[in-house]
Amino acid sequence: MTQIYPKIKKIILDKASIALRIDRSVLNKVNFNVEKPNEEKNGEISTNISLVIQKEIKQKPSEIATKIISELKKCPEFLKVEFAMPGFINFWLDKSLWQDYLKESLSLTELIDCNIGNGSKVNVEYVSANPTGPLHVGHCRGAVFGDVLSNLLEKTGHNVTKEYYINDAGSQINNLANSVFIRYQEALGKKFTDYPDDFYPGDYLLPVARHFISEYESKLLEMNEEDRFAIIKPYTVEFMVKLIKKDLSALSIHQDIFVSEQELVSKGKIDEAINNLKNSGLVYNGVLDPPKGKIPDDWEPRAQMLFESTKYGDEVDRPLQKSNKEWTYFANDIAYHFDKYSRGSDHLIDILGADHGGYVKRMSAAVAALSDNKAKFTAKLCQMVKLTRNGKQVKMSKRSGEFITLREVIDEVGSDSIRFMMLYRKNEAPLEFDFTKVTEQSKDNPVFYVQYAHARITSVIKKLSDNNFNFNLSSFNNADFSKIDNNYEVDLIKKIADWNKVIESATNLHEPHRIAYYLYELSSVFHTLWSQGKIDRDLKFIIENNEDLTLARIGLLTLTQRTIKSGLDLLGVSAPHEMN
RNA sequence: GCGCCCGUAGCUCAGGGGAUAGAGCAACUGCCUUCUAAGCAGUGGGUCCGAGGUUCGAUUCCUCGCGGGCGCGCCA
Repeated sequence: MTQIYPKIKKIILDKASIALRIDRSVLNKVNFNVEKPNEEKNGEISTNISLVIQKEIKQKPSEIATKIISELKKCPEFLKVEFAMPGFINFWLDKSLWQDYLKESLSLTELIDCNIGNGSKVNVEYVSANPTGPLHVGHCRGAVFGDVLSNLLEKTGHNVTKEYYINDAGSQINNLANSVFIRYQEALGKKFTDYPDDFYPGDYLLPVARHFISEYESKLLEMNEEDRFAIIKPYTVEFMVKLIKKDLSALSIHQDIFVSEQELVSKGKIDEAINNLKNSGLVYNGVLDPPKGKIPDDWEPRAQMLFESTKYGDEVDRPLQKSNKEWTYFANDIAYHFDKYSRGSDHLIDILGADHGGYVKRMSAAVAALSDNKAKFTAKLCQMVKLTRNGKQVKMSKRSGEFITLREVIDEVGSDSIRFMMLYRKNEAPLEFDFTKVTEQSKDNPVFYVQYAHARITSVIKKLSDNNFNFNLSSFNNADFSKIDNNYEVDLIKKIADWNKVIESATNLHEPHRIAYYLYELSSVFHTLWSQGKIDRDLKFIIENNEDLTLARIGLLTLTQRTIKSGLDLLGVSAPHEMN
């Protein structure tokens, strides 16, 4: 076992079991901590086991701690074990523990050792923007979040499918086709003084219109609407999906599956899913009450086909059919989620914008009903991105077509910066994205701070040959890590030892931002160590004529760099070898 | 009116029940003849929105307020 914290936890568990004469199952029941305290005076590692277990065994924490401590003092791993009020046990470790950890970690090919998923199948659906235009900047938060969460789950033993749902069946596609037809007519010389309300503005439909001109000349004008749309729709949707995939690709996002809503409809998947609900007796015809406190002007009671989502925790039952007997969007989405479940996923995760928050309970109910409570459903909501430039908000208006495309932002600030910034905030918090900050004052961008740490390490390694050191950096078996003993160096090892704990909590909580913050902190500890070399020459990494010491220090740097790299890989951010 | 999310330093935000609450930016002060100064060290700055409750212990969990964002039957 290379990981420090699990190792210490096991020792505490063993010794407490002996000292208190109780079964380990009792100790396993209480959830005690083994963690690094805030203050040095409280030790390098601390546990609250005696506080947490006091009720269970009905003894005073101080008595419990005293008993455990007397056992722990027999362990060679600890230099010192102390009691602290009201019941903490604080440890000081033998440095060799950290040194051994360094050595063992360097022999690993994979630093992340955290099999939470155990091969379970997880489906992560993200972006799923309507195929009616290019992605705009508002889409990118969910895109990056979903992508990194997927990477993380994959890394922790889940079998992940990254998925995009193409909403190509609703009325917005008719509007899209109609917009293309208007552009097509314009290209043929017709003037429009007024556009319909649901017209999609912007220039991105012009090449689509030109395609139809070159393919059909003016023949589309003579067709009836049905035939015309049958030609326009599929091509336009495909064109838009290609556009979207290209934008995603510029952000290094490549999803495994793109599922077409239209295809689900054509294959009769909607009826299939709804019949499934019907067979469970969860569908009925009824009239919903108006929303309390706010009655729409045109409210009138209507009988509709409803899904009894209240049986699964929703506030009201939800309509499956419109009054004209067409399926609602919700019905289609139920079918889509049923499809995802049928393809074998144990856990469905939807990454949604905060404006879809009202949708979560009903979908959760639907998944529970369709899978007979077998599938887990999680919705992660990303709050809005507030775009600013020089501190002033940049307004977007979809109506006028004045929105900032994702592509524009990528071109201006780069994929690495965007990805890091999108994760440098937890998903439930609104995010302010200031162009000025991430471009002109690039120094203030945390991504550079982390990348700089990575590049600096490469820089040291390059310098080795200037000093006639020729190390084999793929193996540190012969290195003597007892040389790594000053506090700045050991602090760096300790920080690296946190890596798997961070991975674990980020995975369990579905909070990838924890990785970004950790990388920043790790880089900070490294930069501090680096700077010590400027104050004290003996703390530089390369020490002339001292091969053993230099090799050990290069080992520490190598592990640091590998850790940073493994984190940046998860984030989909590049790990450069020099800054420019 | 109801539901979800948020409220922590001047600003932007971390802190999954632990000990004296942190970081970046902004302000001020030092550090490049030395492995990359996109860096480091330091100073100042807080009723963690408020009131109750659970607990040995609450910024964290629960309830109720206050303030802000989002959403609320045939849009997707």
